[in-house]
Amino acid sequence: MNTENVRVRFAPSPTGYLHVGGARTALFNYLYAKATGGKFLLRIEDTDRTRFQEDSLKEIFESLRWLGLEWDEGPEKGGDFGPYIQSERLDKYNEHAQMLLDGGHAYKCFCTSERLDQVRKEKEARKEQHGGYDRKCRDLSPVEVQANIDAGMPFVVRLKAPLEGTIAFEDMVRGTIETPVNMVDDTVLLKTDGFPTYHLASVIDDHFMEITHVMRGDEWIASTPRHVLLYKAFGWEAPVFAHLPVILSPTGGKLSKRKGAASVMDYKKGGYLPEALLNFLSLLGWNPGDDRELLNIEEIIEAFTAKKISSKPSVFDEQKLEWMNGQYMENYDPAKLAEEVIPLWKDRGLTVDNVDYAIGVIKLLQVRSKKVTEIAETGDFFFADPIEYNEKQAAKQFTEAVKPALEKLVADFPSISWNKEAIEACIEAVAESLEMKSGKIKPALRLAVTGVGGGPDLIDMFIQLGQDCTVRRIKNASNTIG
RNA sequence: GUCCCCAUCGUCUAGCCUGGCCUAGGACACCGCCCUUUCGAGGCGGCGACCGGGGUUCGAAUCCCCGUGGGGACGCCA
Repeated sequence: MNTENVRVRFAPSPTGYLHVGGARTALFNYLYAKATGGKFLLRIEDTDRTRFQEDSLKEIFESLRWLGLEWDEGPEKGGDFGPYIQSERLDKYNEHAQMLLDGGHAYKCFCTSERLDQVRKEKEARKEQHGGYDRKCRDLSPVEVQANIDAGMPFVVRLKAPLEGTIAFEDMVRGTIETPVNMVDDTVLLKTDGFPTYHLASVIDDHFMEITHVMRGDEWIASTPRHVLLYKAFGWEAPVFAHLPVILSPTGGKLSKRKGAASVMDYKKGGYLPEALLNFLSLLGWNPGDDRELLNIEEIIEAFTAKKISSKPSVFDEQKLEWMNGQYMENYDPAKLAEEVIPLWKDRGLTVDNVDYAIGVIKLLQVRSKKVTEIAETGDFFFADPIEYNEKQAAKQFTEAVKPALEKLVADFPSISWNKEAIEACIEAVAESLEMKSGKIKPALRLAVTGVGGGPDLIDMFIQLGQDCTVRRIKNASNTIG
């Protein structure tokens, strides 16, 4: 697809969990890197000390790895372009802010946040065109600046944005985007605390980390002109931009915690498989160019091109995810499933001491379960005899007419060999001897063995439960009749 | 409010760039039938969309303009 050395990055800020929107952004970056033979980097944008959350990093790493999105360079991984954590790169930002100052592309601003709030409020009250800084300090004389500094006034460094003209950039998914420059205000680049803002830090890092393509959420479109200005001021070549459409909640608006489970780990807990979530996410705003929907990661990488990325936002359809998960469940490695399911069974108070037996159960249930949690919720009777029977079902199935059949099976089952053909034959023989249809007694057997209505194939369950257990349960059920 | 982005079934989308092959294709969900001892799966079928208005053209879902609707940005947050 691309012969140049593609380098892309996912750059979350450690302010909380990784939500599915972020995961989708990470995924597209990952896919682009893999499809072009490039590198996928992870960079932590922790320049806001007030929003920093200690556990966040761990959660982000865990989420990405669970999905299989391992980074080529980044924290815990290393690489030649580190450090990959912005709080460890402060010198670089300061140095470059100074360069901007020296070159006349930036200036020191001494306005307090109180004054800024005031200005904002006044503008709002006057319903002025748009917000933004009023540029009060833009033209302070060197003498005034020095005086303020000597007076110990804290300052920020602001971008000296041009006053007229337009700024245009090419977006890989949308084409040319042009903005009148009066919409770009004199953004803060360096905060009073000496930390850079996103705008400064990301531009510097993307340059020095030799990022070739910036794929990020489209909430950044409006800020991109600033970034273009910064690249120009530094005399650097800007990377190619690709702004990904947002993911919306089914109720409208941006997907968030308030509107259903939005974190990747919530989906794990909810019983979803990483492969399914990944597949589903890949189809939100992208398609392989044909009718395929079930694609594994290799197939997605193989088919991935930026050209097929859509520019319109999409709604996160949980029902479709569920269906897709069910598709993956069907053929999933039961041993892997067991690792997830056994703890869940234990949580329900079940005794699960035989892994092979548990795997046998999972094989029976996985084809009819949409989520991992569903296996856990519907398999109780494989580990404990039913204590009671579904009332409605019992009234219908446990009749005087079937009692003799159950008794006869209790008598005959112990002596047959325990395989599908023999069991089936035995049931048929009993039915015939009593001049009944086997279709009449099978539902009763199902109820006897499970205590509930649905479930896997009857005989498969018998074999899984074992001869003794099956006979015992039928006998117990038979005793409740009459 | 200003600027930017977006607009095909309820939802994800194909088609749009390079107008005619589109009486608009697929998938989820929903409904019906078949299969089945049950549930699920599966098979078959049904319902269901080009936001509106103008243009351009022999011809527009596809190109242009204007509306309308939705989203985003306007922070010493990212």
